Amino acid sequence: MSNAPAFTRAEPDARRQSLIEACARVLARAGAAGTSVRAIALEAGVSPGLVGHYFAGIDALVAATYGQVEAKVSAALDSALAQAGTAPRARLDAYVTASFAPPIASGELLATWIAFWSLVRSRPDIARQHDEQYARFRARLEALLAACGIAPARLRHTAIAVTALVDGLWLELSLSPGAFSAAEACAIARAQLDALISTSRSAY
Amino acid sequence: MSNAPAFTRAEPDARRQSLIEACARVLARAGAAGTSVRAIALEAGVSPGLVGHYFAGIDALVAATYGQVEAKVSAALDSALAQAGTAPRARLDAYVTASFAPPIASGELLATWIAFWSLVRSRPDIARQHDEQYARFRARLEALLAACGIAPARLRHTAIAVTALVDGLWLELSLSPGAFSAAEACAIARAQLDALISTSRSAY
DNA sequence: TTGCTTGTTGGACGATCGTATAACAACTGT
DNA sequence: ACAGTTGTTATACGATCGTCCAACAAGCAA
Repeated sequence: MSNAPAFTRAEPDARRQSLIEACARVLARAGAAGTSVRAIALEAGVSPGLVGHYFAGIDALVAATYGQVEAKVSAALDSALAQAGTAPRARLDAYVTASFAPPIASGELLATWIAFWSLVRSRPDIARQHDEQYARFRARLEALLAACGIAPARLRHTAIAVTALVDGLWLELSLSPGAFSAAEACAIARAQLDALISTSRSAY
Repeated sequence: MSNAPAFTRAEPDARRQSLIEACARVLARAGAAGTSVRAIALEAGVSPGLVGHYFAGIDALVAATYGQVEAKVSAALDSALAQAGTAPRARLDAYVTASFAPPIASGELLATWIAFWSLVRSRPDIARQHDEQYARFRARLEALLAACGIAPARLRHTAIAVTALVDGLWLELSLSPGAFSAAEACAIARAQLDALISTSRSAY
């Protein structure tokens, strides 16, 4: 039997990354209540004390985990947009479709979002992180909508509406998978986009 | 100084209710992480052991608290509908307006929702409670939409869309109060309703 | 009054929490 | 080869967690 290396030194960034991924797995498996320093360290195959060596506390680790989830979601959306070509409406549809497909629509991500949300109201720094990430998402969506001919005066409200719609559908889809399917969510969101775009064109 | 009665016996329903309200206050003040049996008992002015006497555990108490929040929201919506008269579109507007006004749009409710959501994935009984409450909301909305002339074939998808939109706006409004105002959320939702209704009329 | 039921208390119990810390192992530069 | 730096371990500590339980107080029936 080969001796398991009880002590392996990893590159700081890699170790940090592995802790974040372990945190995401524990959150997905045990929920926010079952996510502790010890559980994360066990999942990462690491001593409990090491978590405190890389993160100020469990909250900071959760925030970092959320930040990486957001980065992965952002990358998945960018990839979908890159494959969608240049037609504005096709790009918008690709954005919506990707929002309800893996890896974004994975129910395992829900626990990470919820754990992060539970910190927003009591931690100003985490509230700021949320504001920034929300602003980034909305700015990207505004660009897509502008290309589709949404009037500048309506851009802000339309982007808020579409973001809320997608978030609400994604949340309900994750909480009650039986209520409607991902394909339905996608169709609903596209229908809403149709209505928004045609309204904007006729009104202005 | 009057002596505080160290031992007061309350009617079971009233005591149960006071524990639920104390739970809601603690959730609003300290978040899900700071909500413990002891904190709730202290808030209710009661001994810690009494919580176990009325609820199987902290999860059951959170679920009961969520159930009461949902009942209050439902009552607020019914009240708004009752004041809106009989015009279908006015009733729909009243529904949306009430969704972004106190007591529904109170940021203090967010912690209760999040604490409840964090239990949905791991507790089948709580998942069922969520499914039922979501179905009730959607059924009510379907009735309002049907009165506005939404085609039956589109009723289900439209109700899902409006619910998701309102939920998404409400969530973002609670998490990032600076991103947009309640009045904006209301205007956005109404504009979406306009688009949905006109689309439905023209398409069928 | 007397006895019985039950809401209520207050503390004990073991488990687990986050954090701090001393000892140790691996790498780096000399 | 050797010393210094630092990632890593293992454990200990106090605090807090959820739950349990024997004792007590209040209301009700007889």
